[in-house]
Amino acid sequence: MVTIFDVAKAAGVSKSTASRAISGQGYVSQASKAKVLTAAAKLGYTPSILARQFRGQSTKNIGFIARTYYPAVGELLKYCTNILKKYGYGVTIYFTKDTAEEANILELFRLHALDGLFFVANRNNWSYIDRYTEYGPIVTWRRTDNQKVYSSYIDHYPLYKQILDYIYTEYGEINIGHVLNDPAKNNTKARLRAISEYTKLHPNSDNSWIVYYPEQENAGQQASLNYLTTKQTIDAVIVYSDYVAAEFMSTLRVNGINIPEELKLFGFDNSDFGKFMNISTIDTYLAIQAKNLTNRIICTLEHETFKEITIVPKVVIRQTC
Amino acid sequence: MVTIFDVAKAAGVSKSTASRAISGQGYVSQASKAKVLTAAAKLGYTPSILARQFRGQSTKNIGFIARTYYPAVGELLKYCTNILKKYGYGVTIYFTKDTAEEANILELFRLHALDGLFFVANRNNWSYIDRYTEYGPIVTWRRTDNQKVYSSYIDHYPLYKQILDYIYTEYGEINIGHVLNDPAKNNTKARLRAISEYTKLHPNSDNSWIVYYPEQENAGQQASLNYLTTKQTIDAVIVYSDYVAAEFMSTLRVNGINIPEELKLFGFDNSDFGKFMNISTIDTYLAIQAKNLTNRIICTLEHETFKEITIVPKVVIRQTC
DNA sequence: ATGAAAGCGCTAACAA
DNA sequence: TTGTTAGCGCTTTCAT
Repeated sequence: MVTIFDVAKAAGVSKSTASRAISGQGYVSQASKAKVLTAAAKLGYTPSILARQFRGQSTKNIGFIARTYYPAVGELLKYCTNILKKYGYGVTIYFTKDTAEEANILELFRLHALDGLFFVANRNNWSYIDRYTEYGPIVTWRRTDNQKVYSSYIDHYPLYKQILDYIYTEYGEINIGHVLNDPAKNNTKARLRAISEYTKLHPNSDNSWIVYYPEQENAGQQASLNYLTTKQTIDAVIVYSDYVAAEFMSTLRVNGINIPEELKLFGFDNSDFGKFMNISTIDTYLAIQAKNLTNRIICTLEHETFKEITIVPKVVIRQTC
Repeated sequence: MVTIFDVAKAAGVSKSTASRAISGQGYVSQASKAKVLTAAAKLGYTPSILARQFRGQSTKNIGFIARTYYPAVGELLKYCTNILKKYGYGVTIYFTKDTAEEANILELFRLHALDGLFFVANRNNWSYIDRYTEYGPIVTWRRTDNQKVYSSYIDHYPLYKQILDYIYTEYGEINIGHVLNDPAKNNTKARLRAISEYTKLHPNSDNSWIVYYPEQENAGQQASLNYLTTKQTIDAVIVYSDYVAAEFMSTLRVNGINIPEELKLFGFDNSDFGKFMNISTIDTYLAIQAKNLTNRIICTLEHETFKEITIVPKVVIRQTC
């Protein structure tokens, strides 16, 4: 391997002058700089990143942490990666099986193997995670009110109310079923609040069919099986993501349920699944959320001032509702 | 930061003994080992990964390289990451805009910042890329016959013939349109061969509507626009991926085309899009492909013998054809 | 079985 | 403006 010492020798200067010429830090005369640069080019020198990382205690790598893969994770990753690339940061991805695995990643962070952390979803409590903010920026897609961890969250409460009100206006006090994510999540709690408010206002609407599927994989299928076997009469179902809604609808259709004739359906997040399958949904502008989150990391790291883009979600009415 | 020197001091031994005790390399007495380990635990010592990486000239990180994001990329990433995790390897993701960006990643590889390379798709020629195989294993999802780069490829020629024959058996010599990927790709070439063979055998079948969309994003929409404006009569369309087929079908349906009544449709790869939208397709067992590719990397790195799992693709007939 | 010492390649404090 | 030197934390010869 050709080192900076080789370059210095070839250019007839010292290691430090060569270093200064190459990194652009500190004083170097034009003459020396030129000598060093040509020598470097001639020898085909590239700085050892490993040495740089070790020396500088920073890797220019961001950890992207999710619990499992599902399509929205891929979308977030795409946006995040493409923004960070422009600033010379790499993205290392982790799927965490449990709190211990997540703790390992936090240790990597403490040891500077990662310069920032982008949580799609967490496993440990925020109070545990936020201790690590002293090592660099931590952001999360999940809603949290934690002061140290940045969350570009969208309040699901008014959004959910909007869906419910839309259904009421269009169809009256029909029975609405709900497919929700992890009940421990703040977004889920916000939705539950909206549901209970709505039920108070519209006592004739039965909103009691509520099922929870914290993992998106197969959630739609499981929910549909549940739906098909319940004795309750349900006229509409709201699902927490388009992906899950798509699988839900697909399974129901195979079982002969006509949508929207027999059952109205609402998704959430306006992904390709919603688009392609013509599912009514709410666009929460995932790309902008990812941008806010990623910019927050960059601004902290590069000491720039961060300004958040305000997101105004939009109801998208399509064929299913 | 607590270093190995601190541990050594606390344990009353030398740095090297401490290192041996912790890494498990070389001779250490039970007594010393115990002393070191308790000291390490008491001090909350964790080895500096950055120093280890620098010293060992290896990061235990694999580069995962794609051109753009589309759902199958996410799936591959999921499988790849989860396997590598078990062996203690991380995965860093890159989306390459052009050959220069890809070349940068290859440089990272040369400098040992990456221990292996998983190409979903490449930008430079394989003859350029394969020079880097001396730095570690390189595998690719794309079909290549390059000797140095491992490709767990599936021959699309017999698969495509299978689809064409199925259509012929079911519907006779109808006109078939083709939505293909990059014409420069080997998979596309294999498909074109199958098409020309088929046309020779079935001269009444018009197979001349062939369109190419190298990027999956929006490909389905563009193809549908093309389809809607062509003067040719097309009875069936085969699309190179379920994702693109899904968007294609979605757009056509919005424009009042009935599928399968007016148009038969065939996808490829059996993804969730195909499943949820009931599109006939071929299952190429992406998970197993990813497994072969990933295992190949691991086996090279860990000096184990690699055995490939043979994949037998399966036609999946659904609603659209 | 253990310790001393060298060195991976780079950067930065300090001296000149 | 440049060179000297130290040191980041670890592993690994080479002696002992």
